[in-house]
Amino acid sequence: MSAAETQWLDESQQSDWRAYIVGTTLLMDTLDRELRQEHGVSLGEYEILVRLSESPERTLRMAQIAESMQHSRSRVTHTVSRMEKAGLIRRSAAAGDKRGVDATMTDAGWELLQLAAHTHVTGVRRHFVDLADRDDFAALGRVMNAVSDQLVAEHPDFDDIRGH
Amino acid sequence: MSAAETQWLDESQQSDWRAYIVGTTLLMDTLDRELRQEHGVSLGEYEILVRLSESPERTLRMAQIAESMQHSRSRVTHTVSRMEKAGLIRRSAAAGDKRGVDATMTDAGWELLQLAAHTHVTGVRRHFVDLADRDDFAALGRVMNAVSDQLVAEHPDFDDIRGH
DNA sequence: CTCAGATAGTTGAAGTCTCAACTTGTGGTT
DNA sequence: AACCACAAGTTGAGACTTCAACTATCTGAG
Repeated sequence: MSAAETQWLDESQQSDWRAYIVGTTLLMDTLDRELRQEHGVSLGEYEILVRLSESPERTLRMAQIAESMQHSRSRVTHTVSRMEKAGLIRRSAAAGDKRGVDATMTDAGWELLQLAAHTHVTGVRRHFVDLADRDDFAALGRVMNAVSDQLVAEHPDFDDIRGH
Repeated sequence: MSAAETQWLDESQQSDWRAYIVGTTLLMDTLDRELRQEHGVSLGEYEILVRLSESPERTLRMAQIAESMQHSRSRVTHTVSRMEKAGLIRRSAAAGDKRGVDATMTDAGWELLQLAAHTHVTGVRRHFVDLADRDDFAALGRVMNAVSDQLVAEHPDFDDIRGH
């Protein structure tokens, strides 16, 4: 395969791909910046809070956080340490498995999430969802689901991130 | 605005948004990993090489690189320094403006780009372009162009990244 | 039961990005 | 000519991520 001639993209493919890259870059930077400016959390930290808030006892094992966000365990350790220092998360020994660590959202984390969620969802609407019609979004959803399916099929380790 | 009730996303919007986030995360990680493993460059470094290769004399001012990639000048300084150390880029004083610095792709950079471009385009096809039909991609392109347009209109500093 | 191998999580060093301060050079004003 | 606001780049410190090594615990084959 790698010896074969490269199959370049045609003009419209190239243009759609470029629109995707540029739009995604701008969008993610913007959503991250809005959360940082208004609430002092990054998009990644916000997403950890969301996952905790959706879990029983507002608690998740470190490994579950890592898997659901497709982050390394090490990265989660560092990030959660910072969030713990900031009072958003509390760590405790996991019941049943002495190796395990439970991360639990504190009340302060919950309070912050309420405010940040408003900012985030408003941003997602303003910069993304409200900008095109439903059919186009449905098409985008189909494409991106196909992308995930292909990558998961090829690399089963990715299975965790898909949730539900 | 920030006092108003949050307008949450409905089910299908949430599902399309989630598909977009998950698919994008997996896709970018994969494209980056493929380039690193096969050629030892990150996706960001690769994109700098692409921009240089498309420029007259294979040369660009530092600021132009920064603008076209929506990176800070500082970041470009650091990245180009690394790439210079790796022999992919050469720096020289810009003609006409003594403050300026020209970054020029070396022959080694060009050679690397030839190989890396094959890997990259093949990956983009395999993991993205070849996975859905043209109409869905066109819709995705429309949506992402609308996203860029909205963000640029709101924050004109972003104008640079859009190119063409 | 026991031990090898896997799993959970942490640690610290090295790499990368951000942010603010700084240097140098430019261009317009007076 | 002297000044001053601004632009181009760099620098170094601090923040965040990656990577490999490490500790502790669990599990299952024998």
